[in-house]
Amino acid sequence: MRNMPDKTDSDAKQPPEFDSGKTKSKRPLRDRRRSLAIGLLRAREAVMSHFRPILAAHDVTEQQWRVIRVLSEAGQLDATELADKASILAPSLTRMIRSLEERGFITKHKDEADGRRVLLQITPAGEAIVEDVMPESLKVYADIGVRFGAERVDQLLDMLEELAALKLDNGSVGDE
Amino acid sequence: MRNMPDKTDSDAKQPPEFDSGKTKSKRPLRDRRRSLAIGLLRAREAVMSHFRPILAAHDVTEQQWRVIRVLSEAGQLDATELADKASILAPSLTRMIRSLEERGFITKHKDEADGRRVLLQITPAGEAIVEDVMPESLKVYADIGVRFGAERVDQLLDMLEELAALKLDNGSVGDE
DNA sequence: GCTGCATGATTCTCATGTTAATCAATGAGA
DNA sequence: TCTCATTGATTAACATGAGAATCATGCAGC
Repeated sequence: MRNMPDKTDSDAKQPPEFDSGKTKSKRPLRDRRRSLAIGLLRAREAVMSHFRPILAAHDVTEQQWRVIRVLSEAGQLDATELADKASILAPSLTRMIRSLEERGFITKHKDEADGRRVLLQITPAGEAIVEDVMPESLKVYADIGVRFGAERVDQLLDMLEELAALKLDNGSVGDE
Repeated sequence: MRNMPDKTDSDAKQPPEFDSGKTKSKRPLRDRRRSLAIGLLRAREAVMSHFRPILAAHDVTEQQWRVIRVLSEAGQLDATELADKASILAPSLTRMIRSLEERGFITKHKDEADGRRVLLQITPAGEAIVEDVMPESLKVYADIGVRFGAERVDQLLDMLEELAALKLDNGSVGDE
C-alpha cells in the first residue's frame, strides 16, 4: 500500500504558480510540504485525545504527567535532565516545578555540590498519581496496538525516532 | 543553548511488571506506552525546528503560517472551516484573526446570509508571505525526502493519517 | 411574535511553547 | 585572589493550547 492514488483529495486546488515553475514531480505524491508538520500534529492530537480524559480525571496536564512519570522512573534528576527526558522546555519546567511542588507531587532542593543545579524528586503523592494513571495509559496503548497493529506501531516508532534524529543543514536560512 | 540530545541512556530502567504480561515480542520492542505520544512530539519538534527559522525570518509563527497558507489555497473560508483545515482551535483563531488582520495579512467580514459566520480571506500582503516562504518550505521538505527517503516519507504519512483517523472507544473513561 | 434550543464566534482563565534577557554559581586563567 | 566566560536556572513577554462560559444569531415550534 505504497503510493495508491490517494483518494483523499484533502486539498485539491492550489494556485498553479507554485507548480508551474518546478514541475519535477514524477508522480502525484500529494504535496509533501504540508504533510509531515501537519500529519505529525494531527496524529499526535488524535493520540492525545484518548489520554486527556484520563489525565484530566486526575487533574494533571499532559506535560505534568510526563514530568511525574519521568521522575517516577528515573528517580532524582536535575532540571536539565528532567526537561530533556520529558521533552519540556526549561522555562516551562521552572513554572511547572513551582506548581507541582505546591501540590505536593515533587520536591525540590539545591544540589550541595553544584549550587546552580536544582534536584527534583517525586513524592509518594506523585507516585500515587502514577499508580493510578499508568494502568489506564497502558490500556489505551494496548487498544491502539490492537487496532493499528503492534508491528506497525513499532515500525512507526522507528521512523519517528529516525526522523527526530535527522539533522538537516539549513545552509540558506541561518544567516541571522 | 537548546537541549542537547545527549545520548546518555534515555531510559534504561523500568518496572518489569509492564512487560511480563504480554511477552510475545520477538524482539525487545522498547516500551510502547511512552512511545507514540512522545515519539510524535519529538519527531514533530525535530521537523519544525527546520521551519521555525524560515518563519521567524518573516515574522510569522507556525500557526499563523498555517492559517495564511490555508487561506491562500482555499480562498474564502469561515472561521470554523479555517480552524479545522489549519488544525487550530477556535479561541486561538479568534485571537489570531485580530492580529493577522491588524498586520494586513487577512480580511474579515460577516457573512451576509448568516450573521454568525465570519468570512476570512487572504490579502495580497498575505499572498506575498506565501510566495516568500513556500519555496524555502519546499526546499526543507525536499531535503527531508532525500535524507529520509521519499517513499518512506509517504509511508510515514500514510500511517500518520491512519492513526489520526483511529477512533478508539474509551469505554472506561467517557461515562457521560 | 415569542420561546427554547442549536450553532458560530468570542471571551476568560490557566498552562505551556518559544525566544530573549537576566540572575546565580562555577571554573579556568591572569 | 580577582576577573571573565560559561553553565544552570529563572524571569519576562508574547503566542497558542485547552476547556468552560458567554454572546449573538438562526431556527423550529407554538
